[in-house]
Amino acid sequence: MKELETKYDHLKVEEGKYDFWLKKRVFESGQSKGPAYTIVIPPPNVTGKLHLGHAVDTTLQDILIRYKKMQGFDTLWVPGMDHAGIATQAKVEARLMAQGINKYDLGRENFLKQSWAWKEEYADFIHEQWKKLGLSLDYTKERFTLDEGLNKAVTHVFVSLYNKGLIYQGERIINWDIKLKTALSNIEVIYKPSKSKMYYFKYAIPNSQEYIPVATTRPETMFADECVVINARDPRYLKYLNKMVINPSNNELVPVIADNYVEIDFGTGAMKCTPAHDPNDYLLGKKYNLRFRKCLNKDGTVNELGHKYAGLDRFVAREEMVKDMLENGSLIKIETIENQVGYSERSDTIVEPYLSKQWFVKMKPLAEQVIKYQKSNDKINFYPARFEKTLIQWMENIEDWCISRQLWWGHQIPVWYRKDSNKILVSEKAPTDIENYKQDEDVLDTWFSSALWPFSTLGWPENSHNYQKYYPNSVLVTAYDIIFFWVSRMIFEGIEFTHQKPFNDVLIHGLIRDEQGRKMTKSLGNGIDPMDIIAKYGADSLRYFLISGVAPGLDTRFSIEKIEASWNFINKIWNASRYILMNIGLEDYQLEIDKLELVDNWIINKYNELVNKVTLNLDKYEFGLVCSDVYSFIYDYFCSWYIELAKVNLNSDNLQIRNNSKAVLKTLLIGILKILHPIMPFVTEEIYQSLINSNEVALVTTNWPKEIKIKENGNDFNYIIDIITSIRSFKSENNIIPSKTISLYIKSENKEILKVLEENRKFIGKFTYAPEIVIDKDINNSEIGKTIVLNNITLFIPMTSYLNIKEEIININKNIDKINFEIKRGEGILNNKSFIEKAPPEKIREEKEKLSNNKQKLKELNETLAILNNNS
RNA sequence: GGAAGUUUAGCUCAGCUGGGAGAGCAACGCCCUUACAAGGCGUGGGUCGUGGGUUCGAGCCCCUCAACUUCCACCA
Repeated sequence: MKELETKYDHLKVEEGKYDFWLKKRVFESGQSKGPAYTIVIPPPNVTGKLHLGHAVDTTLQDILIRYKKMQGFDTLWVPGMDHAGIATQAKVEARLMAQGINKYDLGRENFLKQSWAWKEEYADFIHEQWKKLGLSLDYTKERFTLDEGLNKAVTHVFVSLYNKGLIYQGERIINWDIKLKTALSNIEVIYKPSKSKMYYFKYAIPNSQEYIPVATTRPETMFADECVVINARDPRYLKYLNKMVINPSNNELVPVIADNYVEIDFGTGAMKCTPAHDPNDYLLGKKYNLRFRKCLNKDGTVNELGHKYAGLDRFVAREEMVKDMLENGSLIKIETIENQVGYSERSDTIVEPYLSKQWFVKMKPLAEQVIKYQKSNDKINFYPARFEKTLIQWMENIEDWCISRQLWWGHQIPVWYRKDSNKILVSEKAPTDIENYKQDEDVLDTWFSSALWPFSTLGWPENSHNYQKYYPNSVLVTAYDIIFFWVSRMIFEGIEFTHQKPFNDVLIHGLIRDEQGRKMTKSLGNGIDPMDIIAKYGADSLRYFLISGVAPGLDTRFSIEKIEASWNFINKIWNASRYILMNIGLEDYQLEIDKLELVDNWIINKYNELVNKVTLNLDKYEFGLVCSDVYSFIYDYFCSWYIELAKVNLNSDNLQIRNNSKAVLKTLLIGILKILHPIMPFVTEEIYQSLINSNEVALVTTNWPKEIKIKENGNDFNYIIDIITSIRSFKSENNIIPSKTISLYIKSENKEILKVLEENRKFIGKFTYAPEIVIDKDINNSEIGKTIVLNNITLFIPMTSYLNIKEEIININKNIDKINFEIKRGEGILNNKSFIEKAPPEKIREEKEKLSNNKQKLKELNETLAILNNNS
């Protein structure tokens, strides 16, 4: 027989468990005849290790998968990782740079080899971490966003969208990363509040002292100015309309035009227009047919338009030209302002709005489909529901999606340009006469492939078995910060290409913040490695911590105390199990429903309530509620009460009673282990295997617990608990040590209750240290003692020596006041016609019962008071 | 500028469709009771951000204001 160690040792418990599950192949799909239940993991980037955010996200998914598997579903949890184009390329470049290698010297092919090597390396880290977390992933179905199958899906989608006119190539202002030399989508730009300088320049009227003042934060773009724009209703500048002014940076003459876009009250009321370097100016350029001249190179240096500043970095050039213009008098002033400056998410350099030829997805038609779909009965359900609004708002305000990236690491765009003409070929297959073509060198935005993740991982666009069986996904689990980037894109691609929603539900969770409530970021260095927590407290503690006390969609604050509390809770379960194993061993006891005692029915009833609540709340994704229900059942009812009470029965002379207790303890423990298994898989597995003395059966392959049918609900046992609790309080409050023996008289006017008391006398005696209990004896009126009035029961402890009669009279009077107040309240409510008419009958019945209890209590208290008064 | 969230015990947070406020940690008192002292038993502590409203009844629903947080969009 396998015994449990005296203390919970998470290292020993978790050692080898995952390998056991893998060996048993319990995570592989297709083993159940039940309906499919599918989750695809949000693929982590292969740029680094998993953080606590991944830990919450995957824990939630693992709970769902294990729970559904125990319920008989054919579960599939698809693992995978994201190639994370820009992020990975930036890391690989940096690593090469550290070795003194330039990627251009290396060449595209060799660079990709390096990138794949990087991917393998980081995939190993991530696999190791998934293992430590205990995730029930089906590795036979693992995918990568850059694998061959996904490439097929990606090219298929690109070509289809192109043929439908939803992908186009265009020259537009995009966010340009001068360091990585690639376009970025809007969401790859991080805006940070900064102190910037606002420069005011004179755009002079030729042969005059007059000028139009114009402000800019980016003077280096002035070399490409095409005009000055004013508002036609602005009296200050109207006289200059259609005249020419001198651009002070290069002395070019530019026209003054008018457009309502310019606000009279803002700034100087006049703005310079640089169509190739600013998105709003670009629109004006289109509107007025301006030239789109660029004055910056792709690396952020000034080009030949900058004349003497050509070749200087944009910011160096800025300093220089400002200095020069200060000297020649065209600089009016410099103000320091607070504004938002866009930085590249990956290279952390200031993003340059830049005119460039890129590929775009036309978003309007796709977004409208999503909005329409969410108005249908078949809509995707968001948990919590409010996040649907975030999606819809994003869809309503969406702009075209720039999908081309000037990178090597990614899906190369399936477009071929004919060398001898300007014809292009957009095709899933390379042209046969490839020597006459050159493929577009750019790759697609990473999100272009991750947007297909829910179905591409299942074999789409082939109509494969997996796709048929496991699509759509049951639920998508992710944090709220990724709804825009990812969730919305999966939805419109899913609807467009699979003609159905990609997942039935979307479960949104919050972020893990540090102990001070700050976001965990690299720059703050306040990140916590989940692996460190697992080493110290175990994966089970971490997992329990991550979901307990958390409301859906809200952030969690990291707390080492709470992780310790989680560990303590597991230790409690461990010890309870150890006790049960010690007393029952491996003997098999059948639960004989007909022969159970009240106490057994009482705990089974509580257990049944637990099973029902937990099942309901898991289906509602209310993991926080699951934790609190499980915790209070195990801690309060099962450990503090039932196990302690069972100690009496386990020592009983009566074989039946002993067997009842053993059977209930063992049955409920197994039930508890099953309920807890999805949350804390390792320790429950360990205890379960000890309990059945076999390491052959994995707990996750057993059935989810159901209610145990019992003959009565055992609620009358609450009288016993009330009595014990009140005696304990009495002793504690009166500085009587708990083990001090007392005499105890109990009376009640209810015959049924008296019967219950009689039958459970052994428990009362043991826990109140009352060797002799007198039930329903007329209490001698002259006797002095402590009277405790409970619902339907009055306790009396004859204890002259311990009792200060005067104080006791004061106490009882206080009590009487309280009860009178309660009676008044109850009568008030019950005399309220509206209440009687409108309140649910259940509530009315409750209030009536309370009132009659209170009246009875008052009567008892008054009698007690009379006796004390007679003796004082 | 637009949107969302948060405000409950000393701290960190639960509180599901409105029916007399809960947990963990901390504090205090007692207890080495043979599963557990990383424990047990017990106690104290909240006018649920403000001001109104709806209702027989509001922490929960509606409105006002305040503070904090986040997201989106940003004007030269």
